Amino acid sequence: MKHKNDFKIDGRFWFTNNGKYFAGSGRVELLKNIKETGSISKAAKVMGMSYKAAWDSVDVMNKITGQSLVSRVSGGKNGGGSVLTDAGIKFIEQYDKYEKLFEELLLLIDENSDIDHIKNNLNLKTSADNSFAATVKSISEGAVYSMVELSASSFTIYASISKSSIEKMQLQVNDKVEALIKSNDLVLSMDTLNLSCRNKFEGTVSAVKKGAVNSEVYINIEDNHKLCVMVTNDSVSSLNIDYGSHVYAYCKASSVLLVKRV
Amino acid sequence: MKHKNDFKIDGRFWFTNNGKYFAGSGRVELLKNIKETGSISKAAKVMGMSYKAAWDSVDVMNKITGQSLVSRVSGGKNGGGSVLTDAGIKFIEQYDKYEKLFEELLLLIDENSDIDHIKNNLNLKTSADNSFAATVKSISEGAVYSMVELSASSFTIYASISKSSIEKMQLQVNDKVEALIKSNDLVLSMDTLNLSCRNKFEGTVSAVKKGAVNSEVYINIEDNHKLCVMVTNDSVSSLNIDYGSHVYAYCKASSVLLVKRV
DNA sequence: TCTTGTTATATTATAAGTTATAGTATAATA
DNA sequence: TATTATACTATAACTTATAATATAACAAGA
Repeated sequence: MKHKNDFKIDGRFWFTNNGKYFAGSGRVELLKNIKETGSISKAAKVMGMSYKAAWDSVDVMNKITGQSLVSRVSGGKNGGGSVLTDAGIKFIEQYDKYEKLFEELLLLIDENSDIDHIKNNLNLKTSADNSFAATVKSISEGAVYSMVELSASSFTIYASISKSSIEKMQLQVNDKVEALIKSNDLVLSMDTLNLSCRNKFEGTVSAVKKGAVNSEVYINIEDNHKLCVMVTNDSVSSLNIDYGSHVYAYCKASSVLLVKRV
Repeated sequence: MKHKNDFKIDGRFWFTNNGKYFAGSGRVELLKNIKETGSISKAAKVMGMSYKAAWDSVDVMNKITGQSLVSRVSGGKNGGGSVLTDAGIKFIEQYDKYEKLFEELLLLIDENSDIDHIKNNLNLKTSADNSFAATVKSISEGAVYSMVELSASSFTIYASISKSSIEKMQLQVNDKVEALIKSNDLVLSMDTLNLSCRNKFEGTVSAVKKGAVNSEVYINIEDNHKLCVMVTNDSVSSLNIDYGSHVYAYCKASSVLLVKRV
């Protein structure tokens, strides 16, 4: 029996200043707590940190940068206290922004490890279950439709696009595009067939998610790409599709939709 | 004078297996050294690591995954030794790929710190002949597919989207999306029919562009919207489609693709 | 002037983790 | 059967990181 490995990628990030560690998630959390409580000692207690560790962190951050992030007062009304400076508040906001982006990118890596694809999907999400970052290799013009040949890492993908769309997109050779394929526009087969479909993908099944009528079949294809194919449950059983099965996925050129960022 | 802060972003990544730490840069370096030296102890020495730490790492990795990455032999020709299995070699290759990608991502984050700027200047062109700016009105979840009800000016458009796509898009009610429909996913009729298609548009033909086999039929529908439908020339003549004809265009919910800007 | 609660600093104590060391097990080989 | 160089295991010694403790400085307020 094959062992099912549920590998995922995880990561952390932090800011450095002249190569030296400045602040990561822990110190930012501390800063947030100082902002809330108005005191280093209280902030430390809230997050189960020793006072010394907290004080040292604040001191390092204040010293590393010219303008300090935390303004500290000892003695006075309630014995003193600490508040964030404007720079400190700004830093937290900046960190949060970066954190969100970082998490988004980690998710994208898991999904499809292609830097162009990740760039394309950074602030764009589509309902297409499959998408490839691709480059236009050639455009063969027809009367109404044009055949666009795309290169996506090691694959060649064909897209049949109406001429008016090509004009509207101002599509040209070497353009970078995202090729979208809906999961139910793909057809599965266990053998290599002589179909009229222009697009063919080869791979092994990595998962089958069964629904009431249909099943989503996930396929690992070349270059760490995944493919999601929607198949009826009948087909799953009749074709005997299971984890590890070697399969072919076909798709008409007219089912491929292109998106280009200008 | 403003202090010049040379802030940069740095980070690490690693693989987890069922949420538990599996391997990061250190363990991969160890694997590479084992591959080179053919021994755990030599590999540890090369990188200034204690033997126990090295052995423990290897042991954990071997135990976490079913198929071990390192094959160890004690006793024998030269007292024994360790070699990477095929899975181990493959893992290293995979890690290297991800490492390169991760570094690119960190650069991307550094460059794109001003995400809002990019978002606002984002212009998108698609090969879909028809697109509608729409708002999500409701999402009816099914086992595999969900039906998304969209409101585009005075139209209601239905899109059938796989549940996984909805999760990926984090699609929610009131989200602003673009609904794309390819011209050859639309079907024309002169009469109002009882089709299983969820989407129906009504309008008058404003132009017919004839090709060798197919024709593009342009239709003026409500709210100054245009629709482009791809029809065979045979249909054009048999249905007697011409400028001014009053027609209906149908389209399955599963043919509608959604794009969301984040 | 004494109280207060905090910042600030140094010192000590403790815990956690790592390394060094020593020793056992192993199987091919001379 | 002794040799060999490694894998493997256990434990003591050490190092590092963290926590706890003690104590001074501080400035407003009673």
